Amino acid sequence: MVTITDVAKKAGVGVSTVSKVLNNYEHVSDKTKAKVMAAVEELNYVPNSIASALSSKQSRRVGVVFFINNQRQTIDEINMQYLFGALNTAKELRLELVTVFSPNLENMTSHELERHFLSLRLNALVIYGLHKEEKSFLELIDQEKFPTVIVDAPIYGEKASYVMVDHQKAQYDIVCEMIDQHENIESFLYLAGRRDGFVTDLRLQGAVDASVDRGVKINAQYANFSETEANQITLKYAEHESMVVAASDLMAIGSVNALKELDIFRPVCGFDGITLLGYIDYRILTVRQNFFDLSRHAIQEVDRLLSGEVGREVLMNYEIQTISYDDIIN
Amino acid sequence: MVTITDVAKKAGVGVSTVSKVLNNYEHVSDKTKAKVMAAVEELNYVPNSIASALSSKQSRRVGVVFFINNQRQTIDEINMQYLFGALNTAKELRLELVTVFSPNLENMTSHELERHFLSLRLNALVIYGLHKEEKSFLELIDQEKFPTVIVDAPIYGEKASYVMVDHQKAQYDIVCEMIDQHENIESFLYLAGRRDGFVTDLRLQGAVDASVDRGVKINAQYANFSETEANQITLKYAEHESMVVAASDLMAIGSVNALKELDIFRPVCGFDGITLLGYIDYRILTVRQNFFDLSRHAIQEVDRLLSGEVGREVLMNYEIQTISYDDIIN
DNA sequence: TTGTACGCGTTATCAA
DNA sequence: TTGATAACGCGTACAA
Repeated sequence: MVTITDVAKKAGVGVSTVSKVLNNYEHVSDKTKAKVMAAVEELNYVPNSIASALSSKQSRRVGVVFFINNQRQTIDEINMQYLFGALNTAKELRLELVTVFSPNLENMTSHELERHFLSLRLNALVIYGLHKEEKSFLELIDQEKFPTVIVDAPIYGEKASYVMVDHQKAQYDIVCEMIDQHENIESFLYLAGRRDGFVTDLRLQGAVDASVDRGVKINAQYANFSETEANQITLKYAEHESMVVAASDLMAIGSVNALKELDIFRPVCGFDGITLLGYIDYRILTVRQNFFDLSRHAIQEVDRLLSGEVGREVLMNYEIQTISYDDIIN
Repeated sequence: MVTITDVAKKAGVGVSTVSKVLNNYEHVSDKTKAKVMAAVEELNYVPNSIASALSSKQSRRVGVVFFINNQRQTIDEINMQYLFGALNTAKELRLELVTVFSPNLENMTSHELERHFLSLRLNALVIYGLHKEEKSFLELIDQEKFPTVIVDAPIYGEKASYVMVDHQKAQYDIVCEMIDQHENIESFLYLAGRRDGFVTDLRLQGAVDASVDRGVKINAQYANFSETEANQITLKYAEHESMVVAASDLMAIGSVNALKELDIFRPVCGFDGITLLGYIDYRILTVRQNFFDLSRHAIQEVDRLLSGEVGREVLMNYEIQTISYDDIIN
């Protein structure tokens, strides 16, 4: 293994000079800079980040935590876009990312979580898909042991930021658009997410706001982001409502299949804008989020926190649109 | 930050004794062991893996490299299962995983790749979705600078293993089953993957073998794993063939949609067993692979290589089955 | 502008 | 069975 000492010898300078050159310090003559770089090239020297981290007592390791269930799921698209956006930005910002999946962290207390992340030498966290039942995580965030960015949960503080679209406004907007697009909408069935989801409340509130503003009745039921439950609830209630609003695309699909079974027509809209929508032969309006970009901002935000700045709220854009098979198949 | 020295002081022993206790060395009395553990608990000491790695001159960092294109894709399911399986096993085997996505590595020479991975302090690699055009990677593997496990490409050597199902046999099996299940199959359209894919050749060979053995003509066309191309090729050729065999589920779906457009019936089969199949109202037989398990074996294999053992071939099981909406929606 | 020397937290060697 | 001490490779005061 070639070390900084080897480079220094080869270049005929001291080790600290080499270090200064490599870390772009000022007050180094161009001549010595050139000598050092030549030696680096010649020896194919690669700095030892381990030793560097130990010496400088700082590293830029960020844990990206994904809350997932351990079954196969069609909506992996979202997490994959999150992950891709994160890795992409991390490279630009010279952050080292450690990917963590929630099933490997089950049943840990906040103290155990802290120890675990410390042993991983993490300096900060980015959390995707957090929900209210994750008490240990909420505690950990509250204790502010690590700078943390939360995606899709309105939690922030001195060392914590969140990044998300304005779910309440988005849900409000799409409900209004659905009401305006179709005639004679007197009431609608609202398929909410899971009770312990942070965005569930926000979206539900948006739907209620729209219901009030437009003078259209709302029948809200929790379908737990589940296709099956959305299906069953639709079977039960849809006949007496003139429209179905789902808080996720997957639930919208479940609802559409139920409507087919009932052999009645009701306009249906979803939320998220996943590719799967293109495979359904039914036009579903949805709130399209740019997950890649959302995640990019989350990483930029964690970089901000790491440089000592204070936590804040970051709101992202969304678009209301349909997704068809032709959009997907390009 | 609490260090090993603090623990040593607290326990009234030397630092090396603490180190021995923590690393389960022999020749330590139960009494001192207890003293040390008590101090560890009390101080909430977490070992510094950075310092440990520097001192012991060894770490167990493995890069998991995913070849993906940077567009949204429905088949993220596969990579997600790979990643999940990998992280899961890595934890058990105490390996540290570094997730790498191919778009962040574009246009690098094998030498640049080597430097990049060295700077990441990787000791080994696991590669998913490699194809023949990735010359730099193939070179790097060939140079044996890093122990490497390749998923789904039949490459192995002193320091390289591969893990995959027997694609040739699987393709052979499913073609035979399709021929036996349906009557009067005289010829079939075979939708192959991309020319530069490693598994493409294997699967194609399996299809040809079946064609010969069963005395059924084969019309093989490259559809590049693309739904669109599969669609177009089906439109062009399917009328004169009595069956369609696709080398991926996505291509099978494209083909099914084309057959609908042509308004003719032909049995169609796919390959992989992705969840998306359940959303198509058409019964498609497929080769179901367990991607999670495949990835688990890949990580176990890299652990083997890391402990100095020699590269080998690892073949996994598969099942021939259909996937329906009911299977998915549980 | 350059180089010397110490410290980062741990492991490993070897003497006690 | 224990403990002092020299590495490990790099960053950085501080001296030159």
